[in-house]
Amino acid sequence: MNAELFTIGRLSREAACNVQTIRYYEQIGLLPAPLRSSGNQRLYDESWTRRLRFIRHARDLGFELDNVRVLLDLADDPSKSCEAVDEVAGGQLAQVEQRIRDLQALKRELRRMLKLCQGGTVADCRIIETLGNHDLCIADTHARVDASARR
Amino acid sequence: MNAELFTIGRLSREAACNVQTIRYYEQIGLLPAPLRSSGNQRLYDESWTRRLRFIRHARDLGFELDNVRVLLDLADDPSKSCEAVDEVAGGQLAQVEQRIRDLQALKRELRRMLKLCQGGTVADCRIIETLGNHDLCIADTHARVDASARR
DNA sequence: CCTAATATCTACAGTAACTGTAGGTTCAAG
DNA sequence: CTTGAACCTACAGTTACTGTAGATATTAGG
Repeated sequence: MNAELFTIGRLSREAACNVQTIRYYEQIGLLPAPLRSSGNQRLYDESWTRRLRFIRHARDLGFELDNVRVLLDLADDPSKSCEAVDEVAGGQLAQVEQRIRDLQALKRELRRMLKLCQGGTVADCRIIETLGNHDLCIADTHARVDASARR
Repeated sequence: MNAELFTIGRLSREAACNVQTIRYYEQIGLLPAPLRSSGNQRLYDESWTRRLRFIRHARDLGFELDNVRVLLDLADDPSKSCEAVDEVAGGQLAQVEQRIRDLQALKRELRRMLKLCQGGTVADCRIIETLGNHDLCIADTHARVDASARR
């Protein structure tokens, strides 16, 4: 087995993940601690690149780190049933769909507010007025947006 | 002027904002420091309720605290032009729309991944495979989701 | 061999917008 | 006068990183 070793900078480029994030993942146990050189620098091989790409890709798809952890555990045991993977991914999809719904409600309300604005001064601004009085909103159109969708 | 005073619990109920959040808003200067009772408890009147409701409503619409601050400043000066309000709200709308687009790309990709899964073991799981290899994704369908949309 | 630039190391602080906790007052009711 | 709810301050914790400071390692050029 030809195990070429490289330092963190190259791993960073190859997995498109910045250096401190790699160290952070190691710290929280998402990446195992790698070998160290005589000068104490981390030494990685191909297998780290693969694992880190997996993590980044999952993150890009919106999976939380806890779910990434679950997915990694599953990926590490190929004999396991695929069902659990399906469940995590399905849950993620459901969350994404919910966030989209929430944001669409916000969009509608913001659009409506903006349309009401006729220029002039703040005194007659319907946007400010609407913000000050939720009753002026389309009923319950954005009653409860969960915090994670808000940002 | 009949200024009825009440403590933080009632303000909390009337503006649907929890108590520590109120104290937090005061700390960061979003709410002015109110009167105190002889026993050092915060005393509010109607005007605080209105201001806090305004804040909560804006937050519910996805405005960041910094933008809420801007909106509050504008609301406090009714003689100002409405344009600035429009701009903040318009920016917010644009952000929401971008987030929706990002999330829809994620949704498509997650759906596709889930459809590929045929059951069986992790060894042949296409979800795990796809996560491990971004090239298996629809090209650039979710290349760069900005961090704030990710969660 | 020496030096300068670049890369890496650890440890810790900061981000957004809160939420939770500990340990101590104050207040209203019975 | 006691009990329990509401309130007080101060600080730690949340998520997933990013940024900083100050020290050490490595590499390229002269």
